[in-house]
Amino acid sequence: MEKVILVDGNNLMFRSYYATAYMGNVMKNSKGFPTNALYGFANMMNKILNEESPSYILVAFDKGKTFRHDNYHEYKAGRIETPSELRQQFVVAKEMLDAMGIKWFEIDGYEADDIIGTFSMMVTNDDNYEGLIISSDKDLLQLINDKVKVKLLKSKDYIMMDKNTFMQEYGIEPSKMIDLKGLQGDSSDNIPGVSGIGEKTALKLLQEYGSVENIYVNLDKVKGKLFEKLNNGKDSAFMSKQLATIYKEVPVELTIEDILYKGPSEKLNDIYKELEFYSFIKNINVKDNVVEDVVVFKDINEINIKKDVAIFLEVDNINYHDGKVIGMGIYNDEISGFIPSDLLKENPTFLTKINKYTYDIKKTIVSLNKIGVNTTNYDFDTMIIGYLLEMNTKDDVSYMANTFGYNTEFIENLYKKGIYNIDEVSKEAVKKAKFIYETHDELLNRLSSEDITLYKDIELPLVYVLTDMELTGMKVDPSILESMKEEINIKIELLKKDIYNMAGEEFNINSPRQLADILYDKIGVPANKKRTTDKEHLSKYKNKYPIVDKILEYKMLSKIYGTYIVGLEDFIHKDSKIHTIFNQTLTRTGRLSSSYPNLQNIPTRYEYAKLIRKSFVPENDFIMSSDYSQIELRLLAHLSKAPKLIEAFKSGIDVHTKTAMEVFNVTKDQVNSEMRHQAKTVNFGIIYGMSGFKLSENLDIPITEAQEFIDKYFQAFKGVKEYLDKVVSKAKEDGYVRTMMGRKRTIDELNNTNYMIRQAGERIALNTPIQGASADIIKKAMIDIYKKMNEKKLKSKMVLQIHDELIFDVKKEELETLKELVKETMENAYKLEVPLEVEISTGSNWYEAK
DNA sequence: CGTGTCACG
DNA sequence: ACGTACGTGACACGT
Repeated sequence: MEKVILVDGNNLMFRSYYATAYMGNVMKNSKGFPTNALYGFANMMNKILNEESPSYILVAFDKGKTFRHDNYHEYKAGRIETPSELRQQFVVAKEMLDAMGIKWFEIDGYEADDIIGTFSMMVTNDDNYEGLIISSDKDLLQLINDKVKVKLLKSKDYIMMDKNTFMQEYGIEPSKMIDLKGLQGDSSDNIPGVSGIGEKTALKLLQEYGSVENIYVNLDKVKGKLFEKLNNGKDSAFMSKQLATIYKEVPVELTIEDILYKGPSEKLNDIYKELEFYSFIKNINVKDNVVEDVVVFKDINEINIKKDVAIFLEVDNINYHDGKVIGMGIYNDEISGFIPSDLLKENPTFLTKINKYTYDIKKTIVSLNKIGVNTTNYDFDTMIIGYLLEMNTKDDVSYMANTFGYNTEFIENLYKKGIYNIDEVSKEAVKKAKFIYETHDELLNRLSSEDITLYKDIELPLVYVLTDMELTGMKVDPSILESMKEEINIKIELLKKDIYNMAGEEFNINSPRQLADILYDKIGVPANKKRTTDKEHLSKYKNKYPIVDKILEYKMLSKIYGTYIVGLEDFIHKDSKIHTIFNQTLTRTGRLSSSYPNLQNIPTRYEYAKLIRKSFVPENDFIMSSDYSQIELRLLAHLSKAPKLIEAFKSGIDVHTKTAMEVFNVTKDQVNSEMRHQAKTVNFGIIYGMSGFKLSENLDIPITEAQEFIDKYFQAFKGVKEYLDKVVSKAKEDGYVRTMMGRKRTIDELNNTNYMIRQAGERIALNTPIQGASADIIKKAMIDIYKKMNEKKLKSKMVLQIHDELIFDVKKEELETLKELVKETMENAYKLEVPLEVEISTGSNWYEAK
């Protein structure tokens, strides 16, 4: 018998769409066309073809309102409209099926179910065929018989349902599924059934009486409540059964022979390419991304590179400060080779002489430096350009390479716990170099059509600044961490004992679940709606419940212990330094981020935790910290041109005090610390697009009062609201925002159907030009400072950037020079309508330098 | 591997 | 009725 596959196309597309449409964010190709449903759909179709090797296959779709709507207007009522992002994908799904050589069918007035029902009858009535239906919709189970099975899709796998398994599970014949639906109803299709009857009762009735009709013939045998329910729901039961019945005589004018599986045509490749489904292309044709004839160099004299070359350095760890260099893939139109690590150590000349393209210049220079190899002459960084073009540039090149059709292995698959296959690694390395080489022109073109100055003037020069900072690192005195560790250990043990005593039992304080149970159920501390156990909520019950005080202290200490003592110790290298990685291509605003470890969130707000900073000591003589004062508010003044705000910054008055004067209608002398604090919160809130609700929560005042503050702020600083509104409306028009220096951020959220997500999009739109401009400015300052320090041949080093702050490790005799140089350079990094001000402080360690 | 929490600007 | 301020990274828990 030949196998006939009947696929519920609507069902597959909806499943795929909703499975991946998190928070309304949908996977798209680079042209912005949504592809998430198609990806899942294509994946599933390929799987079916592989697993079932069908002779005949049909994909059925819904079309138009069905006869069921005519009979019952409420049919499928309450369903939300198909999102346009899904509707668009249906069109392509059908083109894809054509290219796959799979017949699809739809007919006005019928659902996919009815088409499947019709074909399953053809299968049933012809001894030459057996049928398999594919869907996650249980309705289709009614079509099961001796010759037709259903592959019922679950979230991850599936259940194969044939007549036997169905009867085992339900205890009735598959054809009685419609009677079950008649009684039980189906909320997803808005089929009412009999009110008050669920699956259990319905099955019991059907096992006894066989069908809806027969139940009502024997209704007098049913007693009590159940009788009443059935009696009241009689009409509904019959109608529901009818609605649930799949129609098996759709005028399809097709025969089984018309749905013969023909196999894919060339066009399928084009469709996959358009959708950027490169992993599927691999299944059809792997020719375009294999590398052949990789030369593995054995002798330094074999390496003879004469022109621009793409290189990719294989390091076995994302944290390259801690990784092992395996070797380097090189590629241009003359050479395709791999240089093992040992040969690199002999310093082949091209590393300093030939122009090189790579993905992540910083990683390459740092990693080679660690094995004693000096390398220069880079002018192209695929990672940085990808970032500026808003592509998927994570720390691993493979994310970006794969979107270009170069299917390279991800680092975690290539190196498993330090184990790797050198043949595989060398091939992958060359493939990555090939990707870098072959996309060079295209990426440069794309960047030029956008704006290349950000790349040339900021990001690329910054690479070398950050490289130097990472290599320099920050010196740490482990004995200071060690003594804190001992002290905290003792304190934590005592606190634990106290907490267990007060709770009357031992439990895991670090587990939010367990902590909530103890606090809210056992002790009786008032919980909030979500029963969170965070500091913010618990602080309200300080001094009221002694256990809360202890827990807050415990939380603080265990954070310091885990993240800032044990956590940092793991990253101290043999040179007694911590070398972080500055991620230059991660944030959506243009800021840097720091990892392994994160040195941008070392404690500073609370005195005890701040002591951690004492362990960061200079390699030279002093730690110097220089930070921009209120750079984001100054940028707001500059961008909005609000006269009062500009005036405030020009006059040099403290901006929070000025805000308090305006909002509270008082003179400078009347502003007290509480008023200043409230004004400060308002100031930051404005930059983030804060609502009256959140402000009221933050300041613990009524919403109306909070809203008044905001209104008064906008009245006082005329121009700010107008500016922010303009940014948002422009962003809605364009779909993106830009910073002063041209950095672009597309904001998909602005067009989301979900109100909350749209609102979030608006806040992103108004915040990004400010946060992003601030990031651009400090980057510019870093480049200028680095250049001047080199010109002056200073021995002091820039070691850290924390968004609006730079940290230096300073030689005593250079202190005054550097102070002046840094202040001057930062303040003049970019010309604004208001002055930029920088504050500098120094000390014998990081703690003292503040 | 996602969630809660907390550290920073 | 809902949820509510932008941008990050690390650790611990629990499924």
